[in-house]
Amino acid sequence: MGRAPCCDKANVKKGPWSPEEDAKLKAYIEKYGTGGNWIALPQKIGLKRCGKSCRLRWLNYLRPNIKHGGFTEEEDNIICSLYISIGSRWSIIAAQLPGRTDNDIKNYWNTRLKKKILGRRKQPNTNRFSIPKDVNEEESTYNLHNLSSSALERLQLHMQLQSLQNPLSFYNNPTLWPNLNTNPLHQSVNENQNSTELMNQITPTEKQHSPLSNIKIDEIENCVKGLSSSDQTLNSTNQSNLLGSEVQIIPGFNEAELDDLLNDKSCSFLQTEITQIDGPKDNMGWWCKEFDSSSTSWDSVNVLNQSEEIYRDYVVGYSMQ
DNA sequence: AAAAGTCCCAACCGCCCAAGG
DNA sequence: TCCTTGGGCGGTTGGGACTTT
Repeated sequence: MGRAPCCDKANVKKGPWSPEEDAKLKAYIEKYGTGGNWIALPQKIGLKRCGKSCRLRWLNYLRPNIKHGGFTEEEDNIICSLYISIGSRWSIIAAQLPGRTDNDIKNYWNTRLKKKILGRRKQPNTNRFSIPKDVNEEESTYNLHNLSSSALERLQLHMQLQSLQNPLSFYNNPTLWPNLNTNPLHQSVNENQNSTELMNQITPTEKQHSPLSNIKIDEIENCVKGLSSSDQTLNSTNQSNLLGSEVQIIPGFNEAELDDLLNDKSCSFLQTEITQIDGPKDNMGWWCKEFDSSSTSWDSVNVLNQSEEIYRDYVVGYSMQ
């Protein structure tokens, strides 16, 4: 037996709101407030709507100072930065953009911004996100339902932006790469998108400003696993004897997301930072490996400062085949 | 001109969580 | 401690608007 519905579905109107309904809801809330009970509110007003529907209508459309459309470049940058850091936490992202709703940002990201930044690239055949034509439907469904595309998408986004902002950065400079002879980072950048095409999609402002520099990450640190403050980022970078100073660090990846990446056969190289949870800052290790398709376990990692209680804070480099 | 395809976004669905009894 | 309830959230969908063929 499932959970009881929040309202009588049979006697509730669905679909677009009429101007009359909008006016009723707006007038009531402006006069009396929500009363802390959305479920009871439609009955008080005489609206044949679900309480949740009223809440959504008010929050996303009727409440004062809502902005619709016309996202600025600065807002684009903030959305990108936060998406890279925390993924699809739309309510948190919306909290950083006054007048914007989580629904608006979610729609904007899914329909426009993602395409603008990532472009429309053909996924490689080896990518587990692609489904061969000859596999049966059951397996296709299984694959789709077991994917967490967020982590991969965030890495792709970060790499794309990084290569645009600094052509000499880690991702485009093989001399900065760790000693992995077959690392195909340069190939991945070139294959992913023609650089001229990409540059045409990005405005001059976007070329000048780092997408990671325009947001106070510490304001949302509670939402990001691990610490992402700038001093730790600096420490981490300085301590790397493998990668040099050009490395950009992507915070906030959790175990499951990193495991997803490790198990993704299109991800041929992955490097993460490992820190001891309760240990001092200087007790950090770097983990680096060339992905071997026969190895899908983290057990084979080379941990420089082994610790029983470790977790993986940052992805610092990756490449796609 | 019409059909087909694509884009866009408002709204819904269902899950999770916290509060309170 | 368990159960119920409402609020909040992210994912998904339906359908109108627009574009392409």
